[in-house]
Amino acid sequence: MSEAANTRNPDGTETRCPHDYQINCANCRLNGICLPLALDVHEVDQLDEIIQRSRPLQKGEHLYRQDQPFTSVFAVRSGSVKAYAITDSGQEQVTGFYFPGEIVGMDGIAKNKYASSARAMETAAVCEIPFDKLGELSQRLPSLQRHFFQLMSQEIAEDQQLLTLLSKNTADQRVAALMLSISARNKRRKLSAANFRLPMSRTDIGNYLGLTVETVSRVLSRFQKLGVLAVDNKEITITDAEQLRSVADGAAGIDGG
Amino acid sequence: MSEAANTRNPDGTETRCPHDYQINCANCRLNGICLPLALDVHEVDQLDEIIQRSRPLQKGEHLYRQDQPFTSVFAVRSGSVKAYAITDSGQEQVTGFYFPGEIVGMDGIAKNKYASSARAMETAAVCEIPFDKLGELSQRLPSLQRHFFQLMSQEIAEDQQLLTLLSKNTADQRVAALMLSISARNKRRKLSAANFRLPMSRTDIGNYLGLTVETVSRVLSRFQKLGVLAVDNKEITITDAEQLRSVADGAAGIDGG
DNA sequence: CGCCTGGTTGAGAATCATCAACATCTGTGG
DNA sequence: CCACAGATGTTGATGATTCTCAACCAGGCG
Repeated sequence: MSEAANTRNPDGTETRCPHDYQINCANCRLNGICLPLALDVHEVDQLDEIIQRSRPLQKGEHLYRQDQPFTSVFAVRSGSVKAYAITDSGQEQVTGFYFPGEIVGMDGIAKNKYASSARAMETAAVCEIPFDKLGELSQRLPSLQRHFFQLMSQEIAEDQQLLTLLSKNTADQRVAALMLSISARNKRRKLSAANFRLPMSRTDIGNYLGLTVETVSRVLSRFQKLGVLAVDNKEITITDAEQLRSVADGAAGIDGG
Repeated sequence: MSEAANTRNPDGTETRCPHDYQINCANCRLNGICLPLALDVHEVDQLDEIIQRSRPLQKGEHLYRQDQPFTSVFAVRSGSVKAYAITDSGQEQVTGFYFPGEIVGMDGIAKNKYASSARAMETAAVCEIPFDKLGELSQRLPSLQRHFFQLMSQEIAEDQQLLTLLSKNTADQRVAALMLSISARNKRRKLSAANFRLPMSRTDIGNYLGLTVETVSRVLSRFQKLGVLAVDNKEITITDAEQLRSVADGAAGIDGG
């Protein structure tokens, strides 16, 4: 099972190499996700000019750290990123997982310093977008301004969905919802919705979902036993998407008893 | 205890009557919260012109409803507002409480329809800010654009703090944190940080914090027994702010021996 | 006055966390 | 290629926190 590496590219979703420094917004395969195509060619070029593409980040490297001065937001180009905050009482809280085409760092705008840290969960390439320049450009490109308002609003709406998940749902529902979320985001990038590799550890999943590692592990085992998922380490195959959805929606009939 | 209505104005924070239609941003006592004073007089006037001030809303009236076309964000001028979403499975999730000076409705921008509903928890006055006009104005006023980016970022950061609360904290910590949050927001409006009236029901508190009504009630009773709070119905007095903070931060020593 | 909504309190049950042991994977160095 | 160590993941037994169900109390309104 663990050799099914052929159906997707573990490093990203690009036809061109995602580590190519010369890639630009116009030819980036992710631009339908990252910028929902409201810009014309000339405008995209202007955006392109302010974006900085650095060398790929190694697993564990930081994009930015909590409390550092806010300068940029980042678009994930390949690989994956986790955002996490250390609370006053010193505990870590994973606040999000970010995949290619998604934007991370928007929580830093308010206070002009990052409210969380972001680090690569695997080798990753990112586009750094200096926010002051983005602001200036948005002054001239109404659709870009609108787009960024939308991106931020989307993050708000998603966080509020997550709130509901944590506030109302059982461990089974939370894990099911995360699997479906990752599946949907994979699909959006034209990858398999049924089969993917989790870039994060069980610990991170538990932290994100407000569960312990043990509970995450148990839930995944149970899902496997019930034929909803096939779990091989970090390799996940959704074997019964409909039932997975019904679990996530709270159809209680998955007590295995 | 319940007659201590003299120290604050239950309807809002205005020196002028908050229901006055003629109030404007320049003379609004909340403008330090709502717009962190980055605009000059002339610019405030321009903002003022696009803002619609309607009659006050009665308790229970809606500002907007989930799935309606998105048109405006709303600044609370007096009273208080709750935002809530109905999930696919039909359950209600309270996503936020909004007090004078705060902005609600920003979750609607992404999909061009409101992701939640908002209703007045008591008689309330709001400023309706049509978003298309706000966008246009932001094109011309860089500091306004920046301000709105900041407001949205703040909402993201706050939601993520709430995520941590729901994901990691006990019932005691959650309730303590909410009391402290309301206290701080009261203080920001130059009202008592120690004494306030909760505009929302226990049910709403529980819903928001991911707890049952019974648990909220028990926690408040326990806090009262421990001398941290005085609870008289919806009237709350913080009698030991320091201990309340230490509970919220997870100092476990509040087991009542 | 009685009904209805909202709030409090109690007893038992369920979910998930904790603690502990063990298994597996990864990478390193021989 | 194998052996080993540390990190990561799984499984089991037990217990605590919170939910559920139920009774009861208080206040507002017809």
